[in-house]
Amino acid sequence: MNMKEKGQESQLKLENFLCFAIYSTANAVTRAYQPRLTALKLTYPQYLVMVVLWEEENQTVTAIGDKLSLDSGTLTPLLKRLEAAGLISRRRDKADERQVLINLTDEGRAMKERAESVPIAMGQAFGCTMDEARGMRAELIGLRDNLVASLDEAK
Amino acid sequence: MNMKEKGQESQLKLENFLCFAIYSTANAVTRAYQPRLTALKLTYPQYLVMVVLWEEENQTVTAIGDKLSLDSGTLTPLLKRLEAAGLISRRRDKADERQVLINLTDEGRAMKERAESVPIAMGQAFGCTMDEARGMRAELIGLRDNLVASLDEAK
DNA sequence: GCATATTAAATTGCACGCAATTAAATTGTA
DNA sequence: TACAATTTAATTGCGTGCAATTTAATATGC
Repeated sequence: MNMKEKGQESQLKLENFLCFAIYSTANAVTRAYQPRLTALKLTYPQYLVMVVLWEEENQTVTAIGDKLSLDSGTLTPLLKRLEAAGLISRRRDKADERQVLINLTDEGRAMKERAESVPIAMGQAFGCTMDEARGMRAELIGLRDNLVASLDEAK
Repeated sequence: MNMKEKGQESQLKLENFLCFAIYSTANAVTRAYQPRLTALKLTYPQYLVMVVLWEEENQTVTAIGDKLSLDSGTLTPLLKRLEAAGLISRRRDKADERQVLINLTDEGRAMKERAESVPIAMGQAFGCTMDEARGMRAELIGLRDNLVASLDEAK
Protein backbone atom coordinates (compact mmCIF):
# COMPACT_ATOMS: atom_id res chain seq x y z
CA MET A 1 0.00 0.00 0.00
CA ASN A 2 1.48 3.36 -0.98
CA MET A 3 1.09 6.61 0.93
CA LYS A 4 -1.75 7.90 -1.21
CA GLU A 5 -3.88 4.83 -0.65
CA LYS A 6 -3.17 4.94 3.05
CA GLY A 7 -4.18 8.59 3.23
CA GLN A 8 -7.44 8.04 1.39
CA GLU A 9 -8.33 4.97 3.40
CA SER A 10 -8.10 6.89 6.65
CA GLN A 11 -10.54 9.41 5.18
CA LEU A 12 -13.21 6.73 4.90
CA LYS A 13 -12.90 5.32 8.40
CA LEU A 14 -15.89 5.92 10.61
CA GLU A 15 -13.82 6.68 13.68
CA ASN A 16 -12.22 9.61 11.87
CA PHE A 17 -15.53 11.18 10.88
CA LEU A 18 -16.34 14.45 12.61
CA CYS A 19 -19.78 14.24 11.00
CA PHE A 20 -20.46 10.91 12.68
CA ALA A 21 -19.37 12.26 16.05
CA ILE A 22 -21.94 15.03 15.63
CA TYR A 23 -24.62 12.67 14.32
CA SER A 24 -24.25 10.05 17.04
CA THR A 25 -23.94 12.65 19.80
CA ALA A 26 -27.14 14.33 18.60
CA ASN A 27 -28.94 10.98 18.74
CA ALA A 28 -27.55 10.41 22.22
CA VAL A 29 -28.76 13.85 23.31
CA THR A 30 -32.30 13.05 22.19
CA ARG A 31 -32.24 9.71 23.98
CA ALA A 32 -30.83 11.31 27.15
CA TYR A 33 -33.50 14.03 27.22
CA GLN A 34 -36.32 11.55 26.64
CA PRO A 35 -36.74 10.30 30.25
CA ARG A 36 -36.66 13.89 31.57
CA LEU A 37 -39.26 15.01 29.05
CA THR A 38 -41.78 12.19 29.33
CA ALA A 39 -42.85 13.70 32.67
CA LEU A 40 -43.84 16.78 30.65
CA LYS A 41 -45.27 14.63 27.83
CA LEU A 42 -43.02 16.38 25.33
CA THR A 43 -40.69 15.11 22.66
CA TYR A 44 -37.29 16.78 22.37
CA PRO A 45 -38.22 18.94 19.32
CA GLN A 46 -41.50 19.87 21.03
CA TYR A 47 -39.48 20.90 24.08
CA LEU A 48 -37.31 23.15 21.90
CA VAL A 49 -40.42 24.84 20.48
CA MET A 50 -41.69 25.41 24.01
CA VAL A 51 -38.32 26.93 24.99
CA VAL A 52 -38.60 29.33 22.05
CA LEU A 53 -42.13 30.29 23.14
CA TRP A 54 -41.18 30.68 26.80
CA GLU A 55 -38.64 33.24 25.62
CA GLU A 56 -41.15 35.13 23.48
CA GLU A 57 -44.84 34.61 22.81
CA ASN A 58 -46.91 35.52 19.77
CA GLN A 59 -44.46 34.26 17.17
CA THR A 60 -45.20 33.17 13.60
CA VAL A 61 -44.39 29.68 12.35
CA THR A 62 -41.59 31.15 10.24
CA ALA A 63 -40.08 33.00 13.22
CA ILE A 64 -39.99 29.79 15.25
CA GLY A 65 -38.61 27.93 12.23
CA ASP A 66 -35.82 30.48 11.78
CA LYS A 67 -34.72 30.05 15.39
CA LEU A 68 -34.78 26.25 15.24
CA SER A 69 -33.80 25.86 11.55
CA LEU A 70 -36.99 23.92 10.86
CA ASP A 71 -39.53 24.44 8.10
CA SER A 72 -43.33 24.35 8.07
CA GLY A 73 -43.24 20.73 6.91
CA THR A 74 -41.81 19.82 10.29
CA LEU A 75 -43.39 22.53 12.43
CA THR A 76 -47.01 22.47 11.26
CA PRO A 77 -47.77 18.93 12.45
CA LEU A 78 -45.63 19.41 15.58
CA LEU A 79 -47.50 22.61 16.49
CA LYS A 80 -50.82 20.87 15.90
CA ARG A 81 -49.78 18.25 18.45
CA LEU A 82 -48.82 20.93 20.98
CA GLU A 83 -52.20 22.55 20.32
CA ALA A 84 -53.98 19.22 20.80
CA ALA A 85 -52.07 18.83 24.07
CA GLY A 86 -53.48 22.20 25.20
CA LEU A 87 -50.08 23.91 25.45
CA ILE A 88 -50.34 26.45 22.62
CA SER A 89 -52.88 28.22 20.43
CA ARG A 90 -52.65 28.76 16.66
CA ARG A 91 -54.55 31.59 15.01
CA ARG A 92 -54.30 33.46 11.74
CA ASP A 93 -52.92 36.99 11.99
CA LYS A 94 -55.81 39.40 11.26
CA ALA A 95 -53.39 41.90 9.71
CA ASP A 96 -51.83 39.26 7.40
CA GLU A 97 -53.93 36.18 6.94
CA ARG A 98 -50.96 34.24 5.53
CA GLN A 99 -49.31 34.13 8.92
CA VAL A 100 -50.23 31.93 11.87
CA LEU A 101 -49.47 33.32 15.31
CA ILE A 102 -48.44 30.83 17.97
CA ASN A 103 -49.16 31.62 21.60
CA LEU A 104 -48.87 29.79 24.88
CA THR A 105 -51.99 28.74 26.74
CA ASP A 106 -52.05 29.18 30.52
CA GLU A 107 -51.13 25.52 30.75
CA GLY A 108 -48.20 25.96 28.37
CA ARG A 109 -46.98 29.01 30.29
CA ALA A 110 -47.30 27.17 33.58
CA MET A 111 -45.15 24.33 32.28
CA LYS A 112 -42.10 26.61 32.19
CA GLU A 113 -41.58 26.28 35.91
CA ARG A 114 -41.59 22.49 35.79
CA ALA A 115 -39.20 22.63 32.82
CA GLU A 116 -36.57 24.60 34.73
CA SER A 117 -35.15 21.38 36.13
CA VAL A 118 -34.55 19.82 32.72
CA PRO A 119 -31.44 21.77 31.61
CA ILE A 120 -30.05 21.52 35.13
CA ALA A 121 -30.39 17.74 35.12
CA MET A 122 -28.99 17.55 31.61
CA GLY A 123 -26.01 19.63 32.65
CA GLN A 124 -25.18 16.79 35.03
CA ALA A 125 -25.60 14.18 32.28
CA PHE A 126 -23.27 16.07 29.94
CA GLY A 127 -20.63 15.77 32.64
CA CYS A 128 -18.68 18.84 31.63
CA THR A 129 -18.10 22.22 33.20
CA MET A 130 -20.07 25.30 32.17
CA ASP A 131 -16.94 26.67 30.52
CA GLU A 132 -16.41 23.50 28.52
CA ALA A 133 -20.06 23.57 27.48
CA ARG A 134 -19.75 27.19 26.40
CA GLY A 135 -16.63 26.38 24.41
CA MET A 136 -18.19 23.44 22.61
CA ARG A 137 -21.36 25.38 21.90
CA ALA A 138 -19.34 28.15 20.28
CA GLU A 139 -17.32 25.69 18.21
CA LEU A 140 -20.42 23.83 17.05
CA ILE A 141 -22.23 27.01 16.09
CA GLY A 142 -19.16 28.08 14.12
CA LEU A 143 -19.18 24.74 12.34
CA ARG A 144 -22.91 24.97 11.68
CA ASP A 145 -22.55 28.45 10.23
CA ASN A 146 -19.79 27.22 7.93
CA LEU A 147 -22.00 24.38 6.70
CA VAL A 148 -24.93 26.71 6.09
CA ALA A 149 -22.63 29.12 4.24
CA SER A 150 -21.27 26.32 2.05
CA LEU A 151 -24.82 25.36 1.13
CA ASP A 152 -25.72 28.96 0.33
CA GLU A 153 -22.66 29.28 -1.90
CA ALA A 154 -23.63 26.17 -3.82
CA LYS A 155 -26.88 27.61 -5.06
CA MET B 1 -35.85 40.61 39.07
CA ASN B 2 -33.60 39.08 41.70
CA MET B 3 -30.44 37.07 41.08
CA LYS B 4 -32.11 33.71 41.40
CA GLU B 5 -34.70 34.47 38.76
CA LYS B 6 -32.04 35.84 36.45
CA GLY B 7 -29.99 32.69 36.84
CA GLN B 8 -32.88 30.38 36.09
CA GLU B 9 -34.05 32.38 33.14
CA SER B 10 -30.67 32.10 31.47
CA GLN B 11 -30.91 28.31 31.82
CA LEU B 12 -33.99 28.25 29.61
CA LYS B 13 -32.67 30.42 26.80
CA LEU B 14 -32.17 28.62 23.53
CA GLU B 15 -28.92 30.39 22.73
CA ASN B 16 -27.38 28.93 25.88
CA PHE B 17 -28.33 25.35 25.05
CA LEU B 18 -25.42 23.08 24.23
CA CYS B 19 -27.98 20.44 23.28
CA PHE B 20 -29.49 22.74 20.66
CA ALA B 21 -26.08 23.52 19.21
CA ILE B 22 -25.54 19.79 18.77
CA TYR B 23 -29.05 19.20 17.43
CA SER B 24 -29.01 22.02 14.88
CA THR B 25 -25.45 21.25 13.77
CA ALA B 26 -26.39 17.62 13.21
CA ASN B 27 -29.33 18.71 11.05
CA ALA B 28 -27.01 21.06 9.14
CA VAL B 29 -24.54 18.21 8.60
CA THR B 30 -27.24 16.05 7.05
CA ARG B 31 -28.38 18.88 4.79
CA ALA B 32 -24.79 19.67 3.77
CA TYR B 33 -24.03 16.04 2.87
CA GLN B 34 -27.24 15.67 0.89
CA PRO B 35 -26.06 17.28 -2.42
CA ARG B 36 -22.83 15.26 -2.32
CA LEU B 37 -24.69 12.03 -1.71
CA THR B 38 -27.50 12.34 -4.24
CA ALA B 39 -24.90 11.56 -6.94
CA LEU B 40 -24.48 8.21 -5.17
CA LYS B 41 -28.24 7.93 -4.56
CA LEU B 42 -27.60 7.51 -0.84
CA THR B 43 -29.11 9.18 2.20
CA TYR B 44 -26.73 10.23 4.96
CA PRO B 45 -27.52 7.26 7.26
CA GLN B 46 -27.23 4.91 4.28
CA TYR B 47 -23.83 6.43 3.54
CA LEU B 48 -22.72 5.73 7.12
CA VAL B 49 -23.77 2.09 6.76
CA MET B 50 -21.77 1.86 3.54
CA VAL B 51 -18.73 3.37 5.29
CA VAL B 52 -19.02 0.68 7.98
CA LEU B 53 -19.20 -2.02 5.31
CA TRP B 54 -16.31 -0.59 3.27
CA GLU B 55 -14.23 -0.99 6.41
CA GLU B 56 -15.33 -4.57 7.01
CA GLU B 57 -17.65 -6.88 5.11
CA ASN B 58 -19.76 -9.76 6.36
CA GLN B 59 -21.16 -8.01 9.42
CA THR B 60 -24.35 -8.80 11.30
CA VAL B 61 -27.13 -6.24 11.75
CA THR B 62 -26.21 -5.97 15.43
CA ALA B 63 -22.53 -5.36 14.66
CA ILE B 64 -23.44 -2.52 12.30
CA GLY B 65 -25.91 -1.20 14.86
CA ASP B 66 -23.30 -1.19 17.61
CA LYS B 67 -20.94 0.88 15.48
CA LEU B 68 -23.61 3.40 14.48
CA SER B 69 -25.68 3.25 17.69
CA LEU B 70 -28.76 2.24 15.71
CA ASP B 71 -31.19 -0.62 16.36
CA SER B 72 -32.87 -3.10 14.04
CA GLY B 73 -35.96 -0.90 13.92
CA THR B 74 -33.92 1.64 12.02
CA LEU B 75 -31.47 -0.66 10.26
CA THR B 76 -33.73 -3.39 8.90
CA PRO B 77 -35.72 -1.14 6.55
CA LEU B 78 -32.59 0.87 5.66
CA LEU B 79 -30.69 -2.30 4.77
CA LYS B 80 -33.62 -3.52 2.68
CA ARG B 81 -33.40 -0.29 0.70
CA LEU B 82 -29.65 -0.74 0.15
CA GLU B 83 -30.39 -4.31 -0.95
CA ALA B 84 -33.11 -3.10 -3.33
CA ALA B 85 -30.58 -0.59 -4.71
CA GLY B 86 -28.22 -3.50 -5.45
CA LEU B 87 -25.47 -2.33 -3.10
CA ILE B 88 -25.59 -5.06 -0.43
CA SER B 89 -26.81 -8.59 0.17
CA ARG B 90 -28.63 -9.91 3.22
CA ARG B 91 -28.54 -13.58 4.11
CA ARG B 92 -29.16 -15.66 7.21
CA ASP B 93 -26.05 -17.07 8.85
CA LYS B 94 -26.10 -20.86 8.30
CA ALA B 95 -24.31 -21.40 11.61
CA ASP B 96 -26.79 -19.23 13.55
CA GLU B 97 -30.06 -18.64 11.77
CA ARG B 98 -30.93 -15.72 14.09
CA GLN B 99 -28.26 -13.57 12.53
CA VAL B 100 -28.36 -11.85 9.17
CA LEU B 101 -25.03 -11.28 7.47
CA ILE B 102 -24.66 -8.12 5.43
CA ASN B 103 -22.23 -8.09 2.52
CA LEU B 104 -21.36 -5.68 -0.26
CA THR B 105 -22.23 -6.52 -3.83
CA ASP B 106 -19.68 -5.77 -6.54
CA GLU B 107 -21.61 -2.59 -7.19
CA GLY B 108 -21.52 -1.62 -3.52
CA ARG B 109 -17.80 -2.32 -3.31
CA ALA B 110 -17.16 -0.32 -6.47
CA MET B 111 -18.95 2.67 -5.03
CA LYS B 112 -16.20 3.13 -2.44
CA GLU B 113 -13.93 4.78 -4.98
CA ARG B 114 -16.57 7.33 -5.97
CA ALA B 115 -17.27 7.98 -2.28
CA GLU B 116 -13.65 8.94 -1.52
CA SER B 117 -14.36 12.50 -2.62
CA VAL B 118 -17.23 12.98 -0.16
CA PRO B 119 -15.29 13.41 3.10
CA ILE B 120 -12.72 15.55 1.28
CA ALA B 121 -15.43 17.88 -0.01
CA MET B 122 -17.11 17.92 3.39
CA GLY B 123 -13.80 18.82 5.03
CA GLN B 124 -13.92 22.01 2.95
CA ALA B 125 -17.53 22.71 3.97
CA PHE B 126 -16.71 22.32 7.67
CA GLY B 127 -14.17 25.08 7.20
CA CYS B 128 -11.89 24.02 10.00
CA THR B 129 -8.41 22.56 10.17
CA MET B 130 -7.79 18.85 10.61
CA ASP B 131 -6.53 19.54 14.12
CA GLU B 132 -9.67 21.49 15.02
CA ALA B 133 -11.80 18.67 13.59
CA ARG B 134 -9.88 16.10 15.63
CA GLY B 135 -10.32 18.19 18.76
CA MET B 136 -14.04 18.61 18.31
CA ARG B 137 -14.49 14.95 17.45
CA ALA B 138 -12.79 13.95 20.68
CA GLU B 139 -14.85 16.40 22.74
CA LEU B 140 -18.11 15.24 21.16
CA ILE B 141 -17.31 11.59 21.71
CA GLY B 142 -16.49 12.36 25.34
CA LEU B 143 -19.83 14.09 25.69
CA ARG B 144 -21.65 11.24 23.97
CA ASP B 145 -20.04 8.69 26.27
CA ASN B 146 -21.10 10.73 29.30
CA LEU B 147 -24.69 10.82 28.04
CA VAL B 148 -24.73 7.09 27.38
CA ALA B 149 -23.26 6.47 30.84
CA SER B 150 -25.90 8.65 32.49
CA LEU B 151 -28.60 6.64 30.73
CA ASP B 152 -27.04 3.36 31.81
CA GLU B 153 -26.87 4.55 35.41
CA ALA B 154 -30.55 5.46 35.35
CA LYS B 155 -31.67 1.91 34.72
C1' DG C 1 -56.53 48.42 -11.54
C1' DC C 2 -54.91 44.19 -12.71
C1' DA C 3 -51.81 40.57 -13.84
C1' DT C 4 -47.67 38.77 -11.97
C1' DA C 5 -44.47 37.72 -8.41
C1' DT C 6 -43.64 36.79 -3.82
C1' DT C 7 -44.56 35.08 0.71
C1' DA C 8 -46.54 31.97 4.50
C1' DA C 9 -48.32 27.86 5.86
C1' DA C 10 -50.13 23.52 4.81
C1' DT C 11 -49.83 19.21 2.45
C1' DT C 12 -47.70 15.08 0.43
C1' DG C 13 -44.37 11.59 0.25
C1' DC C 14 -40.37 9.37 1.92
C1' DA C 15 -36.68 7.99 5.13
C1' DC C 16 -35.12 7.89 9.37
C1' DG C 17 -34.88 7.01 14.94
C1' DC C 18 -36.67 4.68 18.55
C1' DA C 19 -39.85 2.37 21.97
C1' DA C 20 -42.34 -1.69 22.31
C1' DT C 21 -43.65 -6.04 20.78
C1' DT C 22 -43.21 -10.34 18.19
C1' DA C 23 -41.16 -14.48 16.14
C1' DA C 24 -37.64 -17.58 15.66
C1' DA C 25 -33.34 -19.63 16.93
C1' DT C 26 -30.02 -20.68 20.32
C1' DT C 27 -28.27 -21.21 24.98
C1' DG C 28 -28.59 -22.55 29.77
C1' DT C 29 -30.02 -25.43 33.10
C1' DA C 30 -32.33 -28.48 36.02
C1' DT D 1 -33.67 -34.29 27.35
C1' DA D 2 -37.27 -30.87 28.30
C1' DC D 3 -37.98 -26.13 29.10
C1' DA D 4 -37.15 -21.60 30.52
C1' DA D 5 -34.17 -17.67 29.48
C1' DT D 6 -31.65 -15.20 26.20
C1' DT D 7 -30.44 -13.44 21.77
C1' DT D 8 -31.31 -11.69 17.02
C1' DA D 9 -34.11 -9.53 13.54
C1' DA D 10 -38.26 -8.10 12.08
C1' DT D 11 -42.44 -5.61 12.80
C1' DT D 12 -45.58 -1.94 14.42
C1' DG D 13 -46.60 2.65 15.55
C1' DC D 14 -45.45 7.35 16.10
C1' DG D 15 -42.92 11.70 15.62
C1' DT D 16 -39.77 14.04 13.34
C1' DG D 17 -36.83 16.30 9.11
C1' DC D 18 -36.99 17.71 4.67
C1' DA D 19 -37.81 18.14 -0.48
C1' DA D 20 -41.41 19.31 -3.43
C1' DT D 21 -45.83 20.94 -4.34
C1' DT D 22 -50.14 23.37 -3.35
C1' DT D 23 -53.15 26.95 -1.60
C1' DA D 24 -54.16 31.33 -0.08
C1' DA D 25 -52.90 36.03 0.87
C1' DT D 26 -50.17 39.97 0.02
C1' DA D 27 -46.89 42.83 -2.53
C1' DT D 28 -45.12 44.56 -6.91
C1' DG D 29 -44.92 46.29 -11.62
C1' DC D 30 -46.96 47.95 -15.61
